[in-house]
Amino acid sequence: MRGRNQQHWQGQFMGCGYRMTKPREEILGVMEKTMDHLSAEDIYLAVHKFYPNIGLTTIYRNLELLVKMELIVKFEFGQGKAKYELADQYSKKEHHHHLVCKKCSRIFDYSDFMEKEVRFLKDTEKGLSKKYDFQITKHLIQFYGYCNKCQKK
Amino acid sequence: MRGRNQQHWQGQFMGCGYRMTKPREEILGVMEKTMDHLSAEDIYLAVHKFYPNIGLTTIYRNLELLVKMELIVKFEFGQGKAKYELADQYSKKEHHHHLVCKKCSRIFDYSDFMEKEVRFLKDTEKGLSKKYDFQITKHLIQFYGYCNKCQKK
DNA sequence: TCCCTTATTGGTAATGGTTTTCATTACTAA
DNA sequence: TTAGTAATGAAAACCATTACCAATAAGGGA
Ligand SMILES: [Mn+2]
Ligand SMILES: [Mn+2]
Ligand SMILES: [Zn+2]
Ligand SMILES: [Zn+2]
Repeated sequence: MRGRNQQHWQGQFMGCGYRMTKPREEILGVMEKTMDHLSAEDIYLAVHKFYPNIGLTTIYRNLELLVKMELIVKFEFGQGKAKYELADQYSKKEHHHHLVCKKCSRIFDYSDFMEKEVRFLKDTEKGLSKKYDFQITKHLIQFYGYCNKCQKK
Repeated sequence: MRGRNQQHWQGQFMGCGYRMTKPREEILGVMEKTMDHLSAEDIYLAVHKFYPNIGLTTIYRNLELLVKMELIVKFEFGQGKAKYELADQYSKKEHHHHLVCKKCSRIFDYSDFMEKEVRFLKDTEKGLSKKYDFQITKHLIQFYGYCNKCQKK
């Protein structure tokens, strides 16, 4: 998958009646190159460097579209602005959850314990959707606290 | 605990060098009487009914304080506005997690599977804090999807 | 290749939840 | 009382996100 994404994106867009545009290409380019969790503004600034005409509105609009197409994922970490990263299947990272530092606001990915977490989540989701007749589409697990650098030891 | 909270709140405030004021009393009063997850504005409107001079600013300021004092808990459900509920130990509800309907935005509490979840969380937290040297203070588990009324069957 | 249709863009203004500012009021301890 | 400080409320500021709208450009057909 890696490296052949350009054509893949193209196909995804066309297949849904959308067009492959420069802004979209650049946004996905930025997201492919980073390991970080980027805000709309982060992405705007990064794209702006080699495509100075980009508008912030366009960033927001396309992030929304990309989320809908499930090419990227949106996260709210309670920091006032949303952050985005490439969906698991297009990312260098594996499926993971997050640690959030309440002091420096950094986000840490972890993939450990995933087998266990996934099993646990499956079970819980099954139990819940049955008992509450609730059709679950997504789960959210985050741990908040203080990172290595920010804790008073 | 139930019913004797008024004095308890008083004690909490005094003990921290704060004062027990009418707005604080009313805010806690509203939160004690509901089973819902209230936004700042919800609380403002409720308090406003029998204390019309209350200012929205005062609501926000006190919610922040109450969160710091751990009398209430703040949640972000990705709905643009924060919601609050009484902390477990002061609430009629037991420790619980949330189901969030993406259509009607309602929040559902569930306490089932808690023993299992709590055990799972303890384990995970222990593993994570060791491996990442991350001091965990709080976890967040939410399931998103469509409630009974909102799913297309 | 050139057109035509319409998806897409970018600038600007608006929105809406939350925070700041500041002058006024209410407690509390001496 | 009085001084010192906590707390309040109104209004303005903040700031991420959205709505609006005229201008542009992608891509299918001729
Ligand atoms: Mn991540
Ligand atoms: Mn709840
Ligand atoms: Zn940190
Ligand atoms: Zn619903």
